[in-house]
Amino acid sequence: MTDHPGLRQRQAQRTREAIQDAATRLFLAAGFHAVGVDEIAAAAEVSKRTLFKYFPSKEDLVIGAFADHADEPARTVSDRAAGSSPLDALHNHFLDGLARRDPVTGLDDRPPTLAFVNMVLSAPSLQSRLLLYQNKAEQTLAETLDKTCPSPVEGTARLAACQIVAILRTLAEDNRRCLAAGATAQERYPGAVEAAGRAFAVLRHGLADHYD
Amino acid sequence: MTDHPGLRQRQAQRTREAIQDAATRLFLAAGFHAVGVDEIAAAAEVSKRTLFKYFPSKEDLVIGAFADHADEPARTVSDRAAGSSPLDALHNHFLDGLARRDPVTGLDDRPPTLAFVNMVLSAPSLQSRLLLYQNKAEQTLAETLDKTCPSPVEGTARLAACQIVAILRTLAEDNRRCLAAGATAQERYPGAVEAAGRAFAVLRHGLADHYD
DNA sequence: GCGTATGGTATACCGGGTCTACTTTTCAAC
DNA sequence: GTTGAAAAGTAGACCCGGTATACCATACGC
Repeated sequence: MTDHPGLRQRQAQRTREAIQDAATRLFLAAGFHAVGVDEIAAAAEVSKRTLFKYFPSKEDLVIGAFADHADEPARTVSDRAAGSSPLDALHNHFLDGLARRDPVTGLDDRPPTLAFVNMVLSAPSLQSRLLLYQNKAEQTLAETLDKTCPSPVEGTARLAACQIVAILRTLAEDNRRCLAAGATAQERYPGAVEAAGRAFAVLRHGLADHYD
Repeated sequence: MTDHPGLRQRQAQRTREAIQDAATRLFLAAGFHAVGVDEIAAAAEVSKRTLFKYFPSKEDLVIGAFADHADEPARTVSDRAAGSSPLDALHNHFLDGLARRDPVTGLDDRPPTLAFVNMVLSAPSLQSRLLLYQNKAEQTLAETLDKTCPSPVEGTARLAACQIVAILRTLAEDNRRCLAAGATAQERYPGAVEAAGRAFAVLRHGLADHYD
């Protein structure tokens, strides 16, 4: 067995990318709702049937990019440096993301990204699909937490995971809200770092100081 | 002006209920996917158009029951007894729900409820819609928290709300998992109370003891 | 080289959801 | 009362996302 990416699979990958690219381009130009799958298939020069072989639904043409990040929190925990705690690792990873203006932190203000985010927010079917992926992120994180820091009490990892994922999502949402209100990523950056610090402090030490 | 629920609105309400009832009955009998909207409309003796006037999508025929509970956490906080904290109120409300075997706590093991839950879990489109409603619950809770316990720091309420809603959802999921594994509500009840206690303790005092 | 699995096409079809145009009925104002 | 606008409802065509059938072509293992 030589190298495995045979000609066949490379061609398949190319068509997949062609479909994805055509879809993204058309969606950004005219909006999710306004573009039909027939149109996308035609632009990518494939049949509708082929399109659905690669992307099981129209929504997946958009969400695919996000789906790749579904296991990011879990990987962050399992790949953490020896001696650092899961919460440290997640906190640092988020701060890194902010510095890199990673789109998952909500702090990417490049016009294409803003347009993409705007498109997702405009279509409820896309939003709900996105939440489904975050649910998956929660499950993989729970498994990883349970593996690396097993607890005698059943369900501890799930409780932690749902809180962590919810916090990450809310932090990103807050940043996007600021950018949508006209701020630049540059302007928001210090506030975003501070908000992340507060959020992880709450995760560590609880809400008792605020709502008890 | 006498009583204002005029004849017209009462009739509208009746047809709405007729549609809802027919849908629930058919879905439970044959499964969400296997029943078409035409079938439901025929069973309720209305036209398809009328059906969609009351329920914007097929999913809404199922989710409607859940949607009514979307603002329950927010109401629990705003209606709490004087002198009790938001977290106390939410904790007690959840314990009440467990004692009453309220379906939102996941501890209702009556066969119709189990069948209903099973149906939702079997259809991804229903699950994602459900998550969308929990997102709404999060927002209304955040607003209420901000009103009753205003914080000087922007975003505190949203951070708290997302954690609280996530915890409530996870507690209910854990209970449903136990019932699905064959336990009765009776058997699960003590464990459910204990799990809720642990979860609210984590909400109050943080994850530092577990993952830091 | 050759059978086969795989990637692809054309086309018809199903089901959810919308649109148009029309009928009936409540309710309020004159 | 009568009348007229608003609302509830119907029928049927229509659009679009997604699937099933049947078939073609070609890379790949032997």
